Amino acid sequence: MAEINRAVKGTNDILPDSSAKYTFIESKMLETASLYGFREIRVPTFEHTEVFVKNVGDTTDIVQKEMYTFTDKGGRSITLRPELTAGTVRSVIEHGLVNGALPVKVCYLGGCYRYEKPQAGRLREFHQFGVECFGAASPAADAEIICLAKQSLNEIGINDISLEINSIGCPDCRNEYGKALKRYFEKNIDKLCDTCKDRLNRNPMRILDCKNPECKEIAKDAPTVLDYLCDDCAEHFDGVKKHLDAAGVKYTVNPRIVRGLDYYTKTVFEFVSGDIGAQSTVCGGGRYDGLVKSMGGPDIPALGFAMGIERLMLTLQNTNAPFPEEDKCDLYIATLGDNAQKEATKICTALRSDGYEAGFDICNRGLKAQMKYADKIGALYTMVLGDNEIASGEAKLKCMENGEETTVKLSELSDTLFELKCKSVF
RNA sequence: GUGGAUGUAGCUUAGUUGGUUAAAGCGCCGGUUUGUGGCACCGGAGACCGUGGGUUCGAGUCCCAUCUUCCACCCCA
Repeated sequence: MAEINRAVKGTNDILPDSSAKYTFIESKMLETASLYGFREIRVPTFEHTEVFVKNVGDTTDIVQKEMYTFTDKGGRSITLRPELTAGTVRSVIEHGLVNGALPVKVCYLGGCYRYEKPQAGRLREFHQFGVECFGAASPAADAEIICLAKQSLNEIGINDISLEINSIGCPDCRNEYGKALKRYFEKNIDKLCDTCKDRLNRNPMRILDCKNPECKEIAKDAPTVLDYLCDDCAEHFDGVKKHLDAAGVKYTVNPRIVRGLDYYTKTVFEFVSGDIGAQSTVCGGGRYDGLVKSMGGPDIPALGFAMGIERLMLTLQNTNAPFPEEDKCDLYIATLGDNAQKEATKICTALRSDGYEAGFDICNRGLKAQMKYADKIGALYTMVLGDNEIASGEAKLKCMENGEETTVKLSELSDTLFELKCKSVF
Protein backbone atom coordinates (compact mmCIF):
# COMPACT_ATOMS: atom_id res chain seq x y z
CA MET A 1 0.00 0.00 0.00
CA ALA A 2 1.24 3.46 -0.81
CA GLU A 3 2.74 5.26 2.12
CA ILE A 4 0.18 8.04 1.97
CA ASN A 5 -2.61 5.52 2.47
CA ARG A 6 -1.15 4.19 5.66
CA ALA A 7 -1.35 5.57 9.15
CA VAL A 8 1.81 7.38 10.24
CA LYS A 9 4.36 5.21 12.03
CA GLY A 10 3.50 4.73 15.66
CA THR A 11 -0.12 5.83 15.28
CA ASN A 12 -3.11 3.62 15.67
CA ASP A 13 -6.61 3.53 14.25
CA ILE A 14 -9.32 2.54 16.66
CA LEU A 15 -11.97 0.83 14.56
CA PRO A 16 -15.69 0.52 15.32
CA ASP A 17 -15.27 -3.05 16.57
CA SER A 18 -13.11 -1.91 19.47
CA SER A 19 -14.01 1.73 20.04
CA ALA A 20 -16.69 0.83 22.59
CA LYS A 21 -14.01 -0.85 24.70
CA TYR A 22 -12.01 2.35 24.79
CA THR A 23 -15.13 4.31 25.64
CA PHE A 24 -15.73 1.88 28.49
CA ILE A 25 -12.24 2.40 29.90
CA GLU A 26 -12.40 6.16 29.52
CA SER A 27 -15.80 6.63 31.05
CA LYS A 28 -14.94 4.39 34.00
CA MET A 29 -11.84 6.49 34.62
CA LEU A 30 -13.73 9.78 34.63
CA GLU A 31 -16.51 8.27 36.71
CA THR A 32 -14.13 6.95 39.36
CA ALA A 33 -12.18 10.19 39.49
CA SER A 34 -15.36 12.11 40.16
CA LEU A 35 -16.01 9.93 43.22
CA TYR A 36 -12.85 11.49 44.64
CA GLY A 37 -13.89 14.98 43.60
CA PHE A 38 -11.78 15.28 40.46
CA ARG A 39 -13.47 17.19 37.63
CA GLU A 40 -12.43 17.02 34.02
CA ILE A 41 -10.25 19.72 32.52
CA ARG A 42 -9.54 20.00 28.81
CA VAL A 43 -6.40 21.75 27.72
CA PRO A 44 -4.94 22.33 24.25
CA THR A 45 -3.13 19.61 22.32
CA PHE A 46 -0.21 21.97 21.80
CA GLU A 47 1.52 24.58 23.93
CA HIS A 48 4.44 26.95 23.66
CA THR A 49 7.52 24.73 23.56
CA GLU A 50 8.84 26.46 26.67
CA VAL A 51 6.01 25.05 28.76
CA PHE A 52 7.40 21.56 28.34
CA VAL A 53 11.07 22.47 28.34
CA LYS A 54 10.72 24.24 31.69
CA ASN A 55 8.46 21.69 33.35
CA VAL A 56 9.32 18.29 32.03
CA GLY A 57 12.99 19.24 32.25
CA ASP A 58 15.49 20.10 29.57
CA THR A 59 17.76 17.18 30.41
CA THR A 60 15.04 14.58 30.01
CA ASP A 61 14.83 12.31 26.99
CA ILE A 62 11.32 13.53 26.35
CA VAL A 63 12.45 17.10 25.81
CA GLN A 64 15.81 16.34 24.27
CA LYS A 65 14.75 13.92 21.59
CA GLU A 66 11.09 13.05 21.63
CA MET A 67 9.05 16.21 21.13
CA TYR A 68 7.07 17.09 18.04
CA THR A 69 8.12 20.71 17.77
CA PHE A 70 7.45 23.10 14.91
CA THR A 71 7.28 26.80 14.17
CA ASP A 72 3.80 28.05 13.39
CA LYS A 73 2.99 30.71 10.80
CA GLY A 74 3.26 33.41 13.44
CA GLY A 75 6.85 32.39 14.22
CA ARG A 76 5.99 30.75 17.56
CA SER A 77 7.74 27.58 18.64
CA ILE A 78 4.94 25.10 19.27
CA THR A 79 5.09 21.57 20.65
CA LEU A 80 2.49 18.81 20.64
CA ARG A 81 2.05 17.82 24.28
CA PRO A 82 4.23 14.84 25.27
CA GLU A 83 2.25 14.61 28.53
CA LEU A 84 -0.59 16.51 30.15
CA THR A 85 0.75 17.76 33.46
CA ALA A 86 2.64 20.77 32.13
CA GLY A 87 -0.30 22.13 30.15
CA THR A 88 -2.69 21.49 33.02
CA VAL A 89 -0.44 23.39 35.44
CA ARG A 90 -0.17 26.24 32.96
CA SER A 91 -3.94 26.33 32.66
CA VAL A 92 -4.82 26.28 36.35
CA ILE A 93 -2.33 29.10 36.97
CA GLU A 94 -3.46 31.14 33.97
CA HIS A 95 -7.11 30.97 35.02
CA GLY A 96 -6.45 31.53 38.69
CA LEU A 97 -7.87 28.20 39.86
CA VAL A 98 -4.96 27.91 42.27
CA ASN A 99 -6.05 31.21 43.86
CA GLY A 100 -9.46 29.83 44.67
CA ALA A 101 -10.59 27.13 47.05
CA LEU A 102 -7.90 24.52 47.66
CA PRO A 103 -7.36 21.76 46.90
CA VAL A 104 -8.02 22.05 43.21
CA LYS A 105 -8.76 18.63 41.80
CA VAL A 106 -8.77 18.08 38.06
CA CYS A 107 -8.53 15.09 35.77
CA TYR A 108 -7.94 14.77 32.06
CA LEU A 109 -8.09 12.43 29.13
CA GLY A 110 -6.27 13.05 25.89
CA GLY A 111 -3.71 12.25 23.23
CA CYS A 112 0.00 12.72 23.81
CA TYR A 113 2.80 12.75 21.27
CA ARG A 114 6.35 11.48 21.56
CA TYR A 115 8.77 10.70 18.77
CA GLU A 116 9.87 7.28 19.98
CA LYS A 117 10.52 3.96 18.35
CA PRO A 118 7.28 2.04 18.64
CA GLN A 119 7.07 -1.31 20.40
CA ALA A 120 4.60 -3.22 22.54
CA GLY A 121 2.76 -0.67 24.68
CA ARG A 122 4.52 2.28 23.13
CA LEU A 123 3.16 4.51 20.41
CA ARG A 124 3.97 7.92 19.00
CA GLU A 125 0.43 9.02 19.56
CA PHE A 126 -0.96 7.55 22.75
CA HIS A 127 -3.64 8.53 25.22
CA GLN A 128 -3.41 9.31 28.86
CA PHE A 129 -5.89 9.54 31.65
CA GLY A 130 -4.57 11.41 34.66
CA VAL A 131 -5.36 13.55 37.66
CA GLU A 132 -3.71 16.55 39.29
CA CYS A 133 -4.31 17.84 42.77
CA PHE A 134 -3.10 21.30 43.81
CA GLY A 135 -2.67 22.77 47.26
CA ALA A 136 -2.53 19.62 49.38
CA ALA A 137 0.72 18.97 51.23
CA SER A 138 -0.47 16.21 53.51
CA PRO A 139 0.53 12.58 52.98
CA ALA A 140 -3.20 11.88 52.97
CA ALA A 141 -3.30 13.51 49.56
CA ASP A 142 -0.63 11.19 48.20
CA ALA A 143 -2.49 8.18 49.52
CA GLU A 144 -5.76 9.49 48.15
CA ILE A 145 -4.61 9.65 44.55
CA ILE A 146 -2.96 6.25 44.87
CA CYS A 147 -6.26 4.86 46.12
CA LEU A 148 -8.00 6.52 43.20
CA ALA A 149 -5.53 5.03 40.73
CA LYS A 150 -6.01 1.60 42.23
CA GLN A 151 -9.76 1.82 42.30
CA SER A 152 -10.00 3.00 38.72
CA LEU A 153 -7.82 0.10 37.60
CA ASN A 154 -10.00 -2.29 39.54
CA GLU A 155 -13.17 -0.76 38.10
CA ILE A 156 -12.17 -1.72 34.57
CA GLY A 157 -11.12 -5.20 35.62
CA ILE A 158 -7.38 -4.88 36.21
CA ASN A 159 -6.70 -6.57 39.53
CA ASP A 160 -3.49 -8.45 39.07
CA ILE A 161 -1.21 -5.49 39.28
CA SER A 162 1.49 -4.41 41.71
CA LEU A 163 1.97 -1.04 43.32
CA GLU A 164 5.50 0.15 43.95
CA ILE A 165 6.19 3.29 45.93
CA ASN A 166 9.26 5.29 46.78
CA SER A 167 10.30 8.71 47.93
CA ILE A 168 12.95 10.63 46.08
CA GLY A 169 12.88 13.43 48.63
CA CYS A 170 12.88 17.18 48.22
CA PRO A 171 15.55 18.86 46.07
CA ASP A 172 17.78 19.10 49.16
CA CYS A 173 17.84 15.43 50.06
CA ARG A 174 17.90 14.44 46.45
CA ASN A 175 20.99 16.51 45.95
CA GLU A 176 22.74 14.88 48.90
CA TYR A 177 21.72 11.47 47.72
CA GLY A 178 22.90 12.14 44.18
CA LYS A 179 26.33 13.01 45.48
CA ALA A 180 26.51 9.86 47.60
CA LEU A 181 25.41 7.76 44.69
CA LYS A 182 28.01 9.30 42.45
CA ARG A 183 30.73 8.64 44.99
CA TYR A 184 29.65 5.02 45.22
CA PHE A 185 29.48 4.32 41.50
CA GLU A 186 32.68 6.16 40.70
CA LYS A 187 34.50 3.53 42.74
CA ASN A 188 33.06 0.87 40.42
CA ILE A 189 33.08 2.83 37.20
CA ASP A 190 35.09 0.23 35.28
CA LYS A 191 32.48 -2.44 35.77
CA LEU A 192 29.54 -0.32 34.64
CA CYS A 193 28.06 -0.65 31.15
CA ASP A 194 28.56 2.19 28.69
CA THR A 195 25.12 3.71 29.13
CA CYS A 196 25.58 3.71 32.89
CA LYS A 197 28.93 5.44 32.61
CA ASP A 198 27.05 8.13 30.76
CA ARG A 199 24.27 8.13 33.34
CA LEU A 200 26.74 8.72 36.13
CA ASN A 201 26.92 12.38 35.21
CA ARG A 202 23.50 12.90 33.71
CA ASN A 203 21.26 11.11 36.17
CA PRO A 204 23.00 8.68 38.55
CA MET A 205 19.68 7.44 39.95
CA ARG A 206 18.95 5.79 36.62
CA ILE A 207 21.82 3.35 37.15
CA LEU A 208 19.73 1.70 39.85
CA ASP A 209 17.24 0.79 37.16
CA CYS A 210 19.73 -0.74 34.69
CA LYS A 211 18.98 -4.28 33.52
CA ASN A 212 22.60 -5.16 32.76
CA PRO A 213 23.55 -7.99 35.18
CA GLU A 214 26.87 -6.45 36.16
CA CYS A 215 25.33 -3.06 36.85
CA LYS A 216 22.57 -4.77 38.80
CA GLU A 217 25.16 -6.52 40.92
CA ILE A 218 26.90 -3.26 41.74
CA ALA A 219 23.63 -1.41 42.28
CA LYS A 220 22.57 -3.98 44.84
CA ASP A 221 24.81 -2.47 47.49
CA ALA A 222 24.40 1.14 46.44
CA PRO A 223 23.11 3.58 49.04
CA THR A 224 19.33 3.92 48.99
CA VAL A 225 17.43 7.20 48.72
CA LEU A 226 15.44 6.42 51.78
CA ASP A 227 18.55 6.73 53.96
CA TYR A 228 19.13 10.22 52.67
CA LEU A 229 15.70 11.70 53.22
CA CYS A 230 15.55 14.75 55.45
CA ASP A 231 13.30 14.51 58.54
CA ASP A 232 10.43 16.23 56.82
CA CYS A 233 10.54 13.96 53.75
CA ALA A 234 10.99 10.81 55.82
CA GLU A 235 8.02 11.72 57.97
CA HIS A 236 5.96 12.45 54.88
CA PHE A 237 6.79 9.10 53.33
CA ASP A 238 5.95 7.37 56.57
CA GLY A 239 2.60 9.14 56.57
CA VAL A 240 1.84 8.01 53.04
CA LYS A 241 2.48 4.40 54.01
CA LYS A 242 0.27 4.69 57.06
CA HIS A 243 -2.59 6.08 55.02
CA LEU A 244 -2.20 3.32 52.45
CA ASP A 245 -2.26 0.75 55.24
CA ALA A 246 -5.41 2.37 56.59
CA ALA A 247 -7.02 2.12 53.16
CA GLY A 248 -5.96 -1.51 52.86
CA VAL A 249 -3.87 -0.84 49.76
CA LYS A 250 -0.97 -3.23 49.37
CA TYR A 251 2.34 -1.89 48.11
CA THR A 252 6.01 -2.65 48.01
CA VAL A 253 8.62 -0.02 48.71
CA ASN A 254 11.02 -0.02 45.79
CA PRO A 255 13.88 2.42 46.35
CA ARG A 256 14.92 1.94 42.76
CA ILE A 257 11.91 3.47 41.09
CA VAL A 258 12.78 6.85 39.75
CA ARG A 259 10.48 8.85 37.59
CA GLY A 260 11.96 10.19 34.41
CA LEU A 261 10.52 13.65 34.62
CA ASP A 262 12.38 16.36 36.47
CA TYR A 263 9.46 17.81 38.37
CA TYR A 264 8.88 14.98 40.83
CA THR A 265 9.60 15.40 44.55
CA LYS A 266 8.97 13.17 47.57
CA THR A 267 6.47 10.44 46.74
CA VAL A 268 6.72 8.58 43.44
CA PHE A 269 4.79 5.47 42.52
CA GLU A 270 4.04 3.07 39.71
CA PHE A 271 1.47 0.42 39.00
CA VAL A 272 3.20 -2.35 37.10
CA SER A 273 1.57 -5.06 35.01
CA GLY A 274 3.26 -8.34 34.26
CA ASP A 275 1.06 -8.98 31.24
CA ILE A 276 2.04 -6.49 28.57
CA GLY A 277 5.72 -6.89 27.72
CA ALA A 278 8.68 -4.69 28.45
CA GLN A 279 6.75 -1.43 28.79
CA SER A 280 5.10 -2.63 31.94
CA THR A 281 4.26 0.60 33.77
CA VAL A 282 0.57 1.14 33.41
CA CYS A 283 0.31 4.10 35.72
CA GLY A 284 2.98 6.44 37.03
CA GLY A 285 2.79 9.43 39.26
CA GLY A 286 3.89 11.26 42.32
CA ARG A 287 4.30 14.61 43.99
CA TYR A 288 5.77 17.72 42.38
CA ASP A 289 5.73 20.42 45.00
CA GLY A 290 7.91 22.96 43.22
CA LEU A 291 6.27 22.85 39.84
CA VAL A 292 3.48 25.40 40.26
CA LYS A 293 5.86 28.01 41.62
CA SER A 294 8.43 27.40 38.91
CA MET A 295 5.68 27.95 36.35
CA GLY A 296 5.02 31.39 37.82
CA GLY A 297 2.17 30.44 40.12
CA PRO A 298 1.89 30.56 43.90
CA ASP A 299 4.14 28.34 46.01
CA ILE A 300 1.70 25.50 46.51
CA PRO A 301 2.26 21.75 46.58
CA ALA A 302 0.89 19.49 43.87
CA LEU A 303 0.69 15.86 42.88
CA GLY A 304 -0.87 13.59 40.31
CA PHE A 305 -0.59 10.53 38.13
CA ALA A 306 -1.09 9.47 34.55
CA MET A 307 -1.94 6.18 32.95
CA GLY A 308 -1.58 5.03 29.37
CA ILE A 309 -4.97 4.05 27.96
CA GLU A 310 -3.43 1.76 25.34
CA ARG A 311 -1.48 -0.07 28.03
CA LEU A 312 -4.64 -0.50 30.05
CA MET A 313 -6.26 -1.98 26.97
CA LEU A 314 -3.30 -4.32 26.42
CA THR A 315 -3.51 -5.50 29.98
CA LEU A 316 -7.22 -6.18 29.70
CA GLN A 317 -6.80 -8.05 26.42
CA ASN A 318 -3.84 -10.11 27.57
CA THR A 319 -5.65 -11.18 30.72
CA ASN A 320 -8.88 -11.89 28.82
CA ALA A 321 -10.76 -9.50 31.03
CA PRO A 322 -14.44 -9.17 30.15
CA PHE A 323 -15.87 -6.05 28.56
CA PRO A 324 -19.48 -5.02 28.91
CA GLU A 325 -21.76 -6.17 26.10
CA GLU A 326 -22.07 -3.77 23.26
CA ASP A 327 -25.33 -2.20 22.22
CA LYS A 328 -27.20 -4.08 19.54
CA CYS A 329 -29.78 -3.00 17.01
CA ASP A 330 -33.16 -3.31 18.73
CA LEU A 331 -35.19 -3.60 15.56
CA TYR A 332 -34.19 -4.12 11.95
CA ILE A 333 -36.91 -3.57 9.38
CA ALA A 334 -36.64 -5.62 6.20
CA THR A 335 -38.51 -3.76 3.51
CA LEU A 336 -40.21 -4.86 0.30
CA GLY A 337 -40.55 -2.09 -2.22
CA ASP A 338 -40.32 1.69 -2.29
CA ASN A 339 -43.43 2.30 -0.23
CA ALA A 340 -42.16 0.10 2.54
CA GLN A 341 -38.79 1.80 2.52
CA LYS A 342 -40.46 5.16 2.98
CA GLU A 343 -42.63 3.78 5.75
CA ALA A 344 -39.50 2.32 7.38
CA THR A 345 -37.89 5.74 7.38
CA LYS A 346 -40.94 7.05 9.21
CA ILE A 347 -41.05 4.20 11.73
CA CYS A 348 -37.30 4.23 12.43
CA THR A 349 -37.26 7.96 12.97
CA ALA A 350 -39.99 7.61 15.56
CA LEU A 351 -38.30 4.66 17.28
CA ARG A 352 -34.96 6.40 17.37
CA SER A 353 -36.44 9.46 18.98
CA ASP A 354 -37.85 7.09 21.60
CA GLY A 355 -34.32 5.86 22.25
CA TYR A 356 -34.27 2.60 20.32
CA GLU A 357 -31.54 1.59 17.92
CA ALA A 358 -33.49 0.91 14.74
CA GLY A 359 -32.40 0.28 11.18
CA PHE A 360 -33.60 -0.74 7.75
CA ASP A 361 -32.19 -1.55 4.33
CA ILE A 362 -30.53 1.36 2.59
CA CYS A 363 -28.70 -0.74 0.00
CA ASN A 364 -31.84 -1.84 -1.86
CA ARG A 365 -31.16 -5.51 -1.28
CA GLY A 366 -33.47 -8.48 -1.47
CA LEU A 367 -35.36 -9.76 1.55
CA LYS A 368 -33.02 -12.66 2.18
CA ALA A 369 -29.96 -10.43 2.05
CA GLN A 370 -31.64 -8.06 4.48
CA MET A 371 -32.30 -10.88 6.92
CA LYS A 372 -28.72 -12.03 6.64
CA TYR A 373 -27.56 -8.52 7.35
CA ALA A 374 -29.84 -8.25 10.39
CA ASP A 375 -28.32 -11.46 11.67
CA LYS A 376 -24.78 -10.23 11.11
CA ILE A 377 -25.26 -7.01 13.01
CA GLY A 378 -26.85 -8.95 15.84
CA ALA A 379 -30.28 -7.30 15.61
CA LEU A 380 -32.53 -8.34 18.49
CA TYR A 381 -35.75 -8.22 16.46
CA THR A 382 -36.59 -8.03 12.79
CA MET A 383 -39.82 -7.06 11.09
CA VAL A 384 -40.75 -7.59 7.46
CA LEU A 385 -42.55 -4.59 6.09
CA GLY A 386 -44.40 -4.74 2.75
CA ASP A 387 -47.58 -3.42 1.24
CA ASN A 388 -49.67 -5.99 3.17
CA GLU A 389 -48.39 -4.78 6.52
CA ILE A 390 -48.80 -1.15 5.61
CA ALA A 391 -52.39 -1.78 4.53
CA SER A 392 -53.31 -3.75 7.66
CA GLY A 393 -51.25 -1.67 10.05
CA GLU A 394 -49.93 -4.88 11.57
CA ALA A 395 -46.68 -6.79 11.21
CA LYS A 396 -44.77 -9.67 12.79
CA LEU A 397 -41.86 -9.02 15.07
CA LYS A 398 -39.36 -11.84 14.92
CA CYS A 399 -37.00 -12.52 17.77
CA MET A 400 -33.69 -13.36 16.13
CA GLU A 401 -32.47 -15.46 18.99
CA ASN A 402 -35.27 -18.03 19.14
CA GLY A 403 -37.26 -17.28 15.98
CA GLU A 404 -40.49 -16.56 17.87
CA GLU A 405 -42.89 -14.20 16.17
CA THR A 406 -45.38 -11.81 17.70
CA THR A 407 -47.93 -9.73 15.86
CA VAL A 408 -47.77 -6.01 16.57
CA LYS A 409 -49.60 -2.91 15.54
CA LEU A 410 -47.27 -0.58 13.66
CA SER A 411 -48.59 2.29 15.72
CA GLU A 412 -47.59 0.57 18.96
CA LEU A 413 -44.10 -0.61 18.00
CA SER A 414 -42.33 1.48 20.56
CA ASP A 415 -44.46 0.17 23.44
CA THR A 416 -44.13 -3.43 22.28
CA LEU A 417 -40.36 -3.18 22.07
CA PHE A 418 -40.32 -1.80 25.58
CA GLU A 419 -42.36 -4.74 26.89
CA LEU A 420 -40.21 -7.30 25.08
CA LYS A 421 -37.04 -5.74 26.38
CA CYS A 422 -38.36 -5.78 29.95
CA LYS A 423 -39.25 -9.47 29.59
CA SER A 424 -35.82 -10.40 28.22
CA VAL A 425 -34.16 -8.88 31.25
CA PHE A 426 -35.83 -11.41 33.52
C1' G B 1 18.99 6.48 18.11
C1' U B 2 20.87 0.77 18.50
C1' G B 3 19.84 -4.44 17.67
C1' G B 4 16.75 -8.81 15.98
C1' A B 5 12.48 -10.63 13.20
C1' U B 6 8.62 -9.63 9.48
C1' G B 7 5.91 -8.00 4.86
C1' U B 8 1.61 -12.64 -0.82
C1' A B 9 -6.58 -10.66 -1.60
C1' G B 10 -10.23 -7.32 4.16
C1' C B 11 -8.12 -11.55 7.64
C1' U B 12 -5.04 -16.28 8.20
C1' U B 13 -1.83 -18.60 5.18
C1' A B 14 0.17 -21.99 0.53
C1' G B 15 3.44 -21.03 -3.34
C1' U B 16 8.22 -26.91 -4.82
C1' U B 17 15.99 -26.18 -7.19
C1' G B 18 13.49 -18.71 -10.26
C1' G B 19 9.45 -20.91 -15.66
C1' U B 20 2.97 -19.62 -18.83
C1' U B 21 -3.44 -16.30 -16.84
C1' A B 22 -0.29 -16.31 -8.18
C1' A B 23 -3.68 -20.80 -4.80
C1' A B 24 -6.85 -21.98 -0.45
C1' G B 25 -9.82 -21.19 3.98
C1' C B 26 -12.48 -17.34 6.50
C1' G B 27 -14.90 -12.79 5.34
C1' C B 28 -17.65 -9.87 1.49
C1' C B 29 -21.52 -9.79 -2.71
C1' G B 30 -25.17 -12.77 -5.25
C1' G B 31 -28.02 -17.33 -6.17
C1' U B 32 -30.46 -22.37 -4.70
C1' U B 33 -39.06 -21.47 -7.91
C1' U B 34 -38.77 -14.15 -6.84
C1' G B 35 -42.18 -12.51 1.58
C1' U B 36 -37.78 -14.23 6.11
C1' G B 37 -31.31 -14.96 9.17
C1' G B 38 -28.01 -18.94 11.45
C1' C B 39 -26.74 -24.89 8.13
C1' A B 40 -25.56 -26.84 3.27
C1' C B 41 -24.57 -26.35 -1.94
C1' C B 42 -23.40 -23.16 -6.33
C1' G B 43 -21.42 -18.74 -8.42
C1' G B 44 -18.91 -13.84 -8.24
C1' A B 45 -15.85 -9.70 -6.94
C1' G B 46 -11.24 -8.92 -4.67
C1' A B 47 -3.63 -9.13 -4.87
C1' C B 48 0.49 -3.77 -9.17
C1' C B 49 3.15 -10.66 -4.22
C1' G B 50 5.36 -3.52 1.00
C1' U B 51 8.20 0.09 -2.34
C1' G B 52 12.38 1.20 -5.60
C1' G B 53 16.53 -0.63 -8.02
C1' G B 54 19.63 -4.85 -9.77
C1' U B 55 20.90 -10.12 -11.66
C1' U B 56 18.28 -13.15 -15.53
C1' C B 57 15.51 -14.89 -21.81
C1' G B 58 12.27 -15.05 -17.40
C1' A B 59 11.69 -13.05 -10.16
C1' G B 60 6.38 -13.71 -5.25
C1' U B 61 10.90 -16.77 -5.34
C1' C B 62 18.09 -14.54 -5.87
C1' C B 63 20.98 -9.62 -4.49
C1' C B 64 20.95 -4.37 -2.68
C1' A B 65 18.43 -0.28 -0.75
C1' U B 66 14.22 1.77 1.55
C1' C B 67 9.64 1.79 4.26
C1' U B 68 6.06 -0.61 7.49
C1' U B 69 4.80 -3.83 11.37
C1' C B 70 6.45 -6.73 15.55
C1' C B 71 10.02 -7.61 19.64
C1' A B 72 14.04 -5.94 22.76
C1' C B 73 17.56 -1.89 24.35
C1' C B 74 17.28 3.36 25.64
C1' C B 75 13.29 5.90 27.95
C1' C B 76 8.39 6.34 29.54
C1' A B 77 2.38 5.96 30.37
